[in-house]
Formats: sequence, structure tokens, C-alpha cells
Amino acid sequence: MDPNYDPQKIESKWQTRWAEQRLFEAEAEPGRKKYYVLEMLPYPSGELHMGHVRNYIIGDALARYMWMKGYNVLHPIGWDAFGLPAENAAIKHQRHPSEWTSSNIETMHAQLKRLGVSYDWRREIATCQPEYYRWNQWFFLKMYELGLAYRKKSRVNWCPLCSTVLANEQVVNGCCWRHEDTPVVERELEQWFLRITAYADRLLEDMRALVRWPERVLAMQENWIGKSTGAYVEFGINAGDESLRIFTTRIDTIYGCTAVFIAPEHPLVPKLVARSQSPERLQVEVERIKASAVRARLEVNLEKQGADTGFTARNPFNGESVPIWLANFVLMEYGTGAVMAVPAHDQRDFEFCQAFGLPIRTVIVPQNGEAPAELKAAYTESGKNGKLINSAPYDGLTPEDAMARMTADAEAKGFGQRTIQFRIKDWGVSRQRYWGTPIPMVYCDTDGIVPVPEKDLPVLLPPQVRLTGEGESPLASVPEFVNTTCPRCGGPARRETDTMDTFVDSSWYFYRYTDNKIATAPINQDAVKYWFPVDQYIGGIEQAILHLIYMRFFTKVMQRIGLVDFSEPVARLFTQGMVIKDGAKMSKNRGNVVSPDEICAKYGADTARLYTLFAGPPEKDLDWSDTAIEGASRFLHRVYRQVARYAGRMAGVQSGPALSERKLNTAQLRPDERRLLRKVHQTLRHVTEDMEERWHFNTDIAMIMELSNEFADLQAAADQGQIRPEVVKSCLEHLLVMLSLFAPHVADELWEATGHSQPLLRSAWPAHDQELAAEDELEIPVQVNGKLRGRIRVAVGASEEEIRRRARADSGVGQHLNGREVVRVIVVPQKLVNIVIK
RNA sequence: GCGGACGUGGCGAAAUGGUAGACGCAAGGGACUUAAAAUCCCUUGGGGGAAACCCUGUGCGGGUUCGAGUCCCGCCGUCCGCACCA
Repeated sequence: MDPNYDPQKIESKWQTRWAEQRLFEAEAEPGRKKYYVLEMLPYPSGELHMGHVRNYIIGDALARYMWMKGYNVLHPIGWDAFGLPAENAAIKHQRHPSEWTSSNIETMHAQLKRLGVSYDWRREIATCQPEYYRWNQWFFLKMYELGLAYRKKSRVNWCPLCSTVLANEQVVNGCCWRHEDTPVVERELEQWFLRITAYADRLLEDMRALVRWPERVLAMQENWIGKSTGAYVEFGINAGDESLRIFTTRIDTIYGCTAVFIAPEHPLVPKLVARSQSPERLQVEVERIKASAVRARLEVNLEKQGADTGFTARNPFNGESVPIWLANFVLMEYGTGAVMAVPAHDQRDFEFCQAFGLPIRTVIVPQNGEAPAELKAAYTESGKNGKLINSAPYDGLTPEDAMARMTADAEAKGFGQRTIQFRIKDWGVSRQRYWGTPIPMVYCDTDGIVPVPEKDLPVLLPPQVRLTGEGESPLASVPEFVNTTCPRCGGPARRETDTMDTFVDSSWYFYRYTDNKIATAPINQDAVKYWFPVDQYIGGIEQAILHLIYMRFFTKVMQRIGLVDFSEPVARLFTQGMVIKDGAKMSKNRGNVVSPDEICAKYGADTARLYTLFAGPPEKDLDWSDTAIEGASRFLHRVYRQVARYAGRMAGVQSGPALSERKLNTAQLRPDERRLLRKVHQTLRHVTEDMEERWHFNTDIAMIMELSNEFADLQAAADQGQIRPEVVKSCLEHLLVMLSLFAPHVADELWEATGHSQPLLRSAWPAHDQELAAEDELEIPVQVNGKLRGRIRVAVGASEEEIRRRARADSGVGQHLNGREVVRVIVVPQKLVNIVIK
């Protein structure tokens, strides 16, 4: 073998060999235990970045471990290939989006291969292929049939830079998720929506089953779904026979209601204006409040604005009439667009009423308290620690009890109703762009909205289109596409020219991997039955809400139409940390990007992988260091030299049975052999346990380094024959097995050099030997009153009595005992002694 | 405001309630070399001491415990998500 470690040569050799041997190709084998490792599919933006690398090698380490544990491992990859950047690039460079996309895929595909990630490449998909996106259209039609896809005119979030609509989930701080400095504007448009709200409760309830998902992801989703339980209450108003419905979660405070606030967009507002004594003046106020309304705000603490409408509403509980005010903080999109104002017990109402001189009436006080002379802030106790006052029949009840009683009474009397509100809104999926899945709908003057029949799918994207980035949907300018015939009456009709949000594409792609060829259905149910659920999904936290909630929604719909028989597709989720450099996320704008290609060229893929995993636990952000990576490189060079030194001698040494079954007779081991093998099996124990659950690969690699250091210390003993060749071989083989999870190419190269003909992935993961891992002598710290005062060495089996005696005899300890009375001696077996003195 | 995570050397970090700082980076010293690189060896939380050792130390203040970086309570600070959501 080459005495020098040449990563480039080794890595290309093994990548070729693995491909030839079809090492990572998996087939469904009913009856055989399976493991599905999935990483979030990348957008082919041009080049792989370090965040991708981190994502994929975490999955790769796991996949390789699972293969060696004997699982049938599905580890696929694909491309989230539709989307805006392709279109923008097309405009800029006069290249067709498909061309730009496929050349990026080609580049990134090669980069992944260069990293040696263990993918089954036969299963690769790209969502822009008609064979794929026709099924997006199919899902859309199914949802349409079920009433889950619908069209409505609505105010939408519009990004002027993207020239398209954004889903609520894609608006970040009032700005576009792709253009963080561009405020979203509002537009009224006819749009297609998917009724995710129909599954709001299921999405929330089913989270209970997601016990292996990170708590913060669940918390974020729960937040986003935003369930709150409360009641509607009807307030009569003095403007015709209209009534005004409000939503509250604190019906118990209704006797403290001193006003009603409504959103300026509320449908009642025009009627109030019409009936107002000074309609012009009120209309001006409405416009003013609208302009300062919450949706337009970018700063968080918007000043409260309001105006009295001059009308009043009647509180059905006490018959009291209170003024109706327009308020800029009331959201039309949530609840009913109207709220009762209880300034004493809601901070926003408190601020508003103070600012506008509206009365404040306390109706809840602490259990043993009284109404304060003056409130400084709203008192918001809602549980058992409060007590109602000024609330006629309900006085003395706790808020908790009052809520139940008052809701029931309101229902009985017909002016109220228990209800549940969700914050999540339906998913707007129409995009006024070209590079996406055409929405399979047709508009006919006679028949209205008509779905494209399933047999006519896919509705293909026309290849010829002029892209300018301006105006409406590009597809509208392609007459051959737009003009069609109505599937129902055969008359002339127009096609829908919007395309789908690309998050539709990524909501079910991981099903397609199980059979990416099937042409008769979106998924192969037998294959899905074998491979699902995804055992481990790995990706960035930034998808916590968007993708990870859409994908859950899709699965629930798939269950409903009988495609799958489960409701959650992913058993375990892992969210990795970001890759940071110089304190900021790597980005082209900041110029702190580290290119995987450069790292591979300079150090090789194995070093890139090893360093990325060694730098810290994978869930934490990783601060990239150009110097620390040298350490990873040095380590691999050292291991290479270490093994190379013995490789020649190894080849001839009897390998005996498989690594996992090979037993060395403990009793016959020499001291240095014992020491070396102890370290081997301790390391193996640590790595095995860690791979099963904790995934702190940094500590695994540290342990492997320690093992290598231990072997280096014993090298002289090995050279002099005090460690027999079969023991050296066992040590090095175990080291390589473990290393292969993190640096697979060099591990296979060295494995071959030590006389093996099959890649490591074909070996069984060895079990650690408890007997060999055990220490036979222990150093036990001795404390006096909890402070370390000495150390004793005892045999592992030493009796408590002996440990106690030895501890007290220790000279360092003796000094501190100093003749004082020993109150207690705590002996923790194998661990420590603590002598308590007075 | 609500929810979540976190706070340990010069740096990345490690530590089932049991020897704080494993492993690595950086730094300093030494060996090898004509020289450099590479490699190898030693030192490295702070303070004291010639040394054995001693004192001190995990954001701050309390508590539980024989024993707390770890558990509990209260602060301070950082990061992330949601947010006038009634």
C-alpha cells in the first residue's frame, strides 16, 4: 500500500468500488428489518454548502451504522427542483429554468458523490419532472373532490420582488422569507387554497404521538396552530337589527366590559358609517385606523389608535350599553374581528382605555384581596387564585368556574356559544410564476371551474415561455397553453395560469423514493407499507413550521383517501444546528462561505466529514474554523500511518471468525494486551451506545482518538512482541469499523490493507465485550466533607470494608481528618468515598 | 407578553448528582533537520509554593444533598420561534 495518505486517490477509488458493488442499493424485503433514513431534499441552487454537508453526513453516519447492524437501509436523495431562483436566473442569463436547474443538479449531484454519501442513486427524483409533478396535480384534484382545495378571493401577501403571492408561513416579520428586507404588500386576488385548517385539531392532537420529535419543533407547531378555547357572545347594537358577535377566551370577565372594539375592515363598519350622523367624518376615521392597522405595521409596539363610532352595543349578561370603538389592534382575520374590551383584565384593553379615557371596572380580584383603588396594569389571573366581584350572580366564583358556568348560561339563553379558534390559516398555494406545477383547473364560460380529468394528467408546463419577472403569471402569455376545451362541455375554455407553491412538491416526495418509477399511482403502496414510517428524518430547524407541518397535513389527507394507513409519516426527527462562520450564518452576501469543493480538494471528503462531526454535537450550531479542521486532517494521517505500519504484517495474521464473534481469552492476555483491548472495548461500548440514542458524534470521535493515542503509547510494546499480532489486529480492526462511520473512505482503504476483501459496510457491527471493557483496578477519589483529599487504587472487586479502611489510611486524607470526629463515611461502589467529619 | 434552548479555559468542547475542563484547536518550550515543513515529546483555568501540595474556579443570589456544572426557587444575560391572536 501507499505509505502516504492520499485522500483524493483513496476517495475516488472507493467511490467507484462502492458504486460497482451497488453497496447502498436497497430493495424491499418483507420480513427483513428495515430502516429508513431521510434527509431533507435540497433545492438545486447551484452548489452544495456546508449546511447540506452537515445534514447529509449525519444521515450517512447513521445509515452506515444501521447497515452494519444488519438493517435493510433506505437512504435516498432527490431535488426540490421547482422554484423561483431558477426563474430569476433564467431572466438574468436568458437560460431556460429547466436548463439552469438541471445543470445545478448535475453539479450538486457530483458534489454529493465526491463526499461519498451512501445514497441509493437509483431512487433519485427531481420534482420538476412531469412524472413527478403530475402527481402533485393528482393530489390537487383529490383535494378538490374532497372540498379541501378551493378558490376564493382574498387579501393575500404579495412580494413585489418575487412578483408572487406568499403563504402566511412564508411571511417573516412582515417581509418575504426570501427577501428579508422587502415588506410584503397586500393584494386582493382570486387564489387557490388548501384547507389545512380542517386538520388543525388533528395536527395538534397527533403531536402527542411524536414523542421522538424535538420539543422545540413541537412547541413551534403548537404555537403556529394556536388553538384557543373560548366563546362567541352576541352583543345587540343600536343600529338596526344587526348584532355584533365577539370572540373571547375570558367570558368570566364580561361584567368588566366597558366597550366593544372592532377592526376597521369589519363588515359592519360600512353599515355604521351609512347610519352615522356624520358619515364623512366617521369614514375618515375608518381610513385613518385602517392605515395604522396591525397588518401594515412593521414595528412590534404599534401605538394604539382608535375612534368612537358613536354607536353602542348591549352586553347580554348585564344589559349594559357600551360604546363601539374602531381599534387598530383588532385583527379581522382572527376570531370575529370584534372583541369586548375589559380594561381591568386585559393589558391591551387597559392601555387603550387609559389612552382614550374609557372607564375601567375591576371584576376579578385575588382570592383574599379587594379591588384596588387604582390599577397600574391589567390583572390577568384566570385560574383558581382569583374571585369574581361586581358580576351579579357569579360573584365569589373563581374565574375558572365562572367561565364554565357563564358559557353554559349564554348557550342556554341563546346569546353565546362555546367555540374553539385556531390561528393557523388555510394554505394559499397559487403562485403567479412559471417554474412550478400547473394547477390542473379549467375555466369555462358555461361550466365555471372544471377540474382537468385525471386521465389528462399531467398538465405539462409549456417549454416556450417569455419570462420577464413582471406582470402576472407568465403562463398567461402562452396562448397554446391557456386556450383549451372544457372537459365537461367541449366548448372553449381557459386554463388556470398559476402554478403551485413548491412546498406542495416537498409534502410527499419521501413516499416517492420507495418507488420512483411507478406510473399508475403517486405511490407504490406495497413499497410504502414496507419502508414506512421514516425512521429518522434529519434537517434544519428552519423547516420546523413550513415543510414539517405541510408534510404532516399531506399524510393525513393521504390516509383519508386510503393511500396509507397511518397519519404521521416520520417517527423520529432530528434538527441539526446551523453552520456559522465568524459569528454569522454562512452566506454569499457576507462572504463567509466555505465551499465543500475547496475543502475536499485541500483535505479530502473524510476530513471534511470528520471535522464537521467532531466540532460539536450535531444539534448545536457549528462555528466553522479553518484551523481546527487541520486537527481532523492530522488525525486521519496519523491513523493511516499507524495502520500502514502494521498492514503488511496483518495480512497474514489469522482473522478467524467474524470480528463480532471473535473472542480473545482474557486470562491469557498479557498486561499491555489487556490494557489495549480494554480501551478498544470501552470505545466500542461508548460509540455503540451513542449511535443508538444520543448522537454526540463529537464524543465518539474523541474516544476513537483516545484509542489511537493509546495504541501509539503501546507501539513500542507491540514492536517488541509484548502485544501479539492478533491483538494488534483486533485493535486496529475495531478502530477502523468505528472510524468508517465518520471517515468511510480511508477506513475501507485501511481495512483492505489489513487483508479484507469486502468493504466495511458488509461487516457486522461488533458487540463490545463487557469482560474486556472492565477495569481490574480502579482509582477512587476520596473526599473529606465533599472536597477531594486523596486517591486510592483498589481492585475492582474490593469490598466496601476494604475501601473504607484504605480511604482512612490515605495520607492526604489523614491530614484533613486531623483527629476530628468522623460522622459518616459514604462509599459509592466503583466511584468515590466521602468522609464526613465534624 | 407567550413558548423553547442556552450560559464551563484564549477557542470548539467534555462530564448516568460523584476526581470539572476528556478530545481537539491555538499558544509556549524542546527533539529531529544545514534550514524549513511534516513528525515526535513536554507545558498550558486563575492565584500561591523550591517542591510535596494548598487555595480558588462552571453567569449571579439562595435552597436540597454526605456531595451540585448537573436538581429546585429567584434574578441577570444570549439565541430562536410566535406575537396587540382577544
